[in-house]
Amino acid sequence: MQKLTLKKIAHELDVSISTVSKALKDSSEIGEDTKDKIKAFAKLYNYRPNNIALSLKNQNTKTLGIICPEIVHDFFTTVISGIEKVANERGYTVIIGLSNESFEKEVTNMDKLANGSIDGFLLSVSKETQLKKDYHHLIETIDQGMPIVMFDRTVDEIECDKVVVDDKEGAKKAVLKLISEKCKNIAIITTEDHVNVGKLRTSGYKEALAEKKVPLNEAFILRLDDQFNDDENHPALVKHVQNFLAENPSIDAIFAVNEKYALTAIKAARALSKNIPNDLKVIGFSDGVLSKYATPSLSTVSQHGIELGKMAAQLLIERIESKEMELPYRTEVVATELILREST
Amino acid sequence: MQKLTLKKIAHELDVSISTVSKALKDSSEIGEDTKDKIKAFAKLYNYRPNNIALSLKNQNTKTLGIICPEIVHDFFTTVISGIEKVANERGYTVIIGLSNESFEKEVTNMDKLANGSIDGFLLSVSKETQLKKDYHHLIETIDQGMPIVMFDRTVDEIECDKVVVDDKEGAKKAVLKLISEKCKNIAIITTEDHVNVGKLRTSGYKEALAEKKVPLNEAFILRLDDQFNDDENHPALVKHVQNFLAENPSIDAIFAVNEKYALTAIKAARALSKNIPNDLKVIGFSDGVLSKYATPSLSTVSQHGIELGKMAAQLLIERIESKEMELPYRTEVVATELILREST
DNA sequence: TAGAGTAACGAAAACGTTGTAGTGTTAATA
DNA sequence: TATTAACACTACAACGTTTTCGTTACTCTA
Repeated sequence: MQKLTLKKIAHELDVSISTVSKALKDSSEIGEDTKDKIKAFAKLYNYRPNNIALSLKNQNTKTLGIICPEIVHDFFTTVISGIEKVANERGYTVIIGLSNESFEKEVTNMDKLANGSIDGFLLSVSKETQLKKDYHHLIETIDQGMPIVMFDRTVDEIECDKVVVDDKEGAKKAVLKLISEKCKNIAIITTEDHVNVGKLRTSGYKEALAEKKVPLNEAFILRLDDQFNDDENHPALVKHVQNFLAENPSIDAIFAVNEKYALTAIKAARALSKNIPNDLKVIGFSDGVLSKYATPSLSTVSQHGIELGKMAAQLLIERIESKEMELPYRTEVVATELILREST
Repeated sequence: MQKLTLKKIAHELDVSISTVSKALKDSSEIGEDTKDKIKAFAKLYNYRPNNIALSLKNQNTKTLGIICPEIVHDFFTTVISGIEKVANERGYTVIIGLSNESFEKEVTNMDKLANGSIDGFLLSVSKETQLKKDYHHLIETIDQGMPIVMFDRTVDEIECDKVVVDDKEGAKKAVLKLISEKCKNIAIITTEDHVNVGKLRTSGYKEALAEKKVPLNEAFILRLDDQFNDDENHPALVKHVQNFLAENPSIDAIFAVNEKYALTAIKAARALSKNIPNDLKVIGFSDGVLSKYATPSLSTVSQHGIELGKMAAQLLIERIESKEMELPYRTEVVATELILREST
């Protein structure tokens, strides 16, 4: 049995399409008997209005498009969960496009979705986009009247709603905590500077040191190349960090800008027979499964991905549904929280 | 500037809508001059055909719907990545609906997508659905001519394409390996039996023991309640496993049916000052980030989620695009692989 | 110069909805 | 008896495409 349409019901029951439509909407224009008959028929054969037709007619899709760099990564999945939650509550569906950190895939994905499939974008830009600084696709999308809410990896040059984590503050809090624990030589494991969040967290690290008048030692800053992000390269990464720790034996604490780096540090420290947290304290960033299930469990800066996702979806839906075109752009900051576990 | 349509171009250039449509498709019916003019205009103002209108006309959406129980879980995200990869290659977009292991959300999500939004489903059923054994929504969907491909958590009672992991074989391989390593008392940490994959993996465990004539000790089977799956309950879970190990000090190896249980076992063993792998060898199931980044890194049975996702998407797209209605249903089995790391 | 042929374009239907604007029919009112 | 009101229903346009089937206005041929 193929999908039932108004037309088929109308034909079957010998009434007009309009009558069927109105009957199903319980319009007072239609007689009770006819309404009952039509409703009964529709229920029996499980009629559901065609979404596509509705979208075309109403000029909206009740669908949100998420463009994010990857999905096999705890942070983004929690954000997506948050988005999905409020989207569903408000009657929206969610489409996901993965950019795999590629500029081109980001563009083609957005291009495909922007043509009627969705009412607005939730976007976290790819690393390549951050590097190239080519934002024409974003500008075009916004120009066409399609709203964008950026989350986490935002771009300053584009005006739109944004939801960010207070990376700098979070990092600062973590490092201040390490300082208060009497750590004298605090290292940081971070990304290269073109990754915005890495940069922000690094500056939080520096700020904390400055605030407490701890001298900044450039040798204690380990910037990891993107190539190490591939899980397959993990052993190489461990070696690399191990060398770093061996060359700087005075390090008594590490702040890592993500979970993986933190766990790598722990593994490297273990290989050097250092005890955690006695010889070396470690704090990571992102409160994902890795932190929770690690042994020792990892102290970490939680980004509250769920909250971030919820907030982003809320901003987007509000903008979509607001009649007044001149809603000012907002930037929401989701507070981080320091979660202390066994590694400190 | 609002979205450009054929109608607007036609109006602007004083030609008919048909002419614009044909010109953009480079039809020979239209004169070269006119074509050039129209193409130039379209390019200048970045015209893109409206997907929704195309869907309505063509009666297909080039969109696949994924319904899965959760997303904050490495296995499903790798599967989704795999799906997304082949979907994109073949010109499809992907919509995700999360059931959060709830029967009701599974039903409403499918209901919403089944009405024209997608061309077919990729589905992994929720635990609640497995428990209730209520499959009317699946039957109805299939009856309406909407294809379903089930992956991982399939249901035997429904006839459709399926892609599964050879859970039993994978578990068996792992346990055989432990036996060959001279482990005498191999325990299993598993779920309750209503979770299909848990059941299968448990039976693989038993089969391996039987094959090697190792007596089965029921005390070595630890069945964990669903409530422990909440990450917040992790400390309670650790205690629970710790007691289990303390009560059965002879256990020298553990096969856990997922990563989290395996890491929990490691943590519990540590608390009892057992050395891994010397005193206790551990093998988990699912090769996710947890296994790779754990210390010691975890030996595990890889499910090749990416492959599974790719295969599932392939089956679905083939069915959608096959003209002949009578393509027989297929069940593909994705082989597991035993990955040995530091925990054995 | 009538007929055919062709190049270049337009009209209209269809996909499934919804809402506005009719169209009959019957009953109540002046 | 003529006008109006209420009722119960239908026609139609519109959303943006594509495609089939016209319809012009030429040009060529005999």
